[in-house]
Amino acid sequence: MDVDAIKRTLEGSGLRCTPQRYAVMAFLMEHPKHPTAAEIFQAVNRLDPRSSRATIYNNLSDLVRAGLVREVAVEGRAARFDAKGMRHHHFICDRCGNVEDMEWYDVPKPASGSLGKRVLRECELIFRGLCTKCAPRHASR
Amino acid sequence: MDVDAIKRTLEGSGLRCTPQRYAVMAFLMEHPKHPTAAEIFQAVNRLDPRSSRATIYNNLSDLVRAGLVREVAVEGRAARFDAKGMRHHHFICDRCGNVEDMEWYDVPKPASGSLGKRVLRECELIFRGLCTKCAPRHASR
DNA sequence: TGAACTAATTAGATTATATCTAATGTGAAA
DNA sequence: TTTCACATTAGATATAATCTAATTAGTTCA
Repeated sequence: MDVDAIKRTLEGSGLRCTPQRYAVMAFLMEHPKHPTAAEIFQAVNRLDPRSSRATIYNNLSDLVRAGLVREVAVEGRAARFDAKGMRHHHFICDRCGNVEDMEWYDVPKPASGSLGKRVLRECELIFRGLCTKCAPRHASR
Repeated sequence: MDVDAIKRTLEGSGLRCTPQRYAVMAFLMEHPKHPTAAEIFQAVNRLDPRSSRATIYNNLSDLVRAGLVREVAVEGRAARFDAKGMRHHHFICDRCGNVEDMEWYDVPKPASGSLGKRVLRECELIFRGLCTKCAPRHASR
């Protein structure tokens, strides 16, 4: 993924391509491992320019609002972030909280009767269990 | 739901029926509105006996561990709790964060090939959008 | 160009949420 | 009873995220 492509992606969503915002977006695209805000903060600050914590959070929320990034809430843990590429679902590990991508399935839509006056934006499928690292240790919990 | 039924439910899961634990479980069963820990804390303390914050969290995590209660993480907000009754999915409001129940649909299971060594425990479907209260105000955001 | 405006960034304070600690209380079983 | 594991407590602490007020950078357009 080259610099201009990221720049165009940001600007296509009405976001200025600042060095800090670029760094956040590029990191998310290059590391599809669903990092936390703290991990992104550390990672982008290993390079220049330095970003403050507030900037990381500001930019993440701009990117989420623009629909370029997804925020994944995990019970009892910091939120994870995920550049939206191909459609996919998530697997969340009960033990370590890590989030992994799962292939996409079409999801059953609720009957419009059961939606009432609600406005549906999206459906998301979450698989839960033990990830590859944690499964072998299952017994030792 | 009478006292003995809750008592039996707790003890059937290996949990002592203490007044505080009973109060948390009874509140969740009587108020299927997915309250936060803070809301549960306030509500059960309107009655006797008083519970400390730590007790609320301890009991919630005992109940979750026992499989009697579900914790629902919501991005940017406090977790919600939900006594597991009939199987159902959730609708989470983008605007106010409230969680509502949706009817149950069978969910597509991943092919075992795509699971690898992961151990699947459950699949959960989350619908997102605007709830009945927030939908009319959509434009005014 | 450069004045004026708007968006973005910053360090650090603050808030919100949840967990931990160490002391105390409680109930069941021997 | 005595004992022991479980449960509860107040308050301290930890963690995650947001806010504040000042500053900097980028854009617009006269």
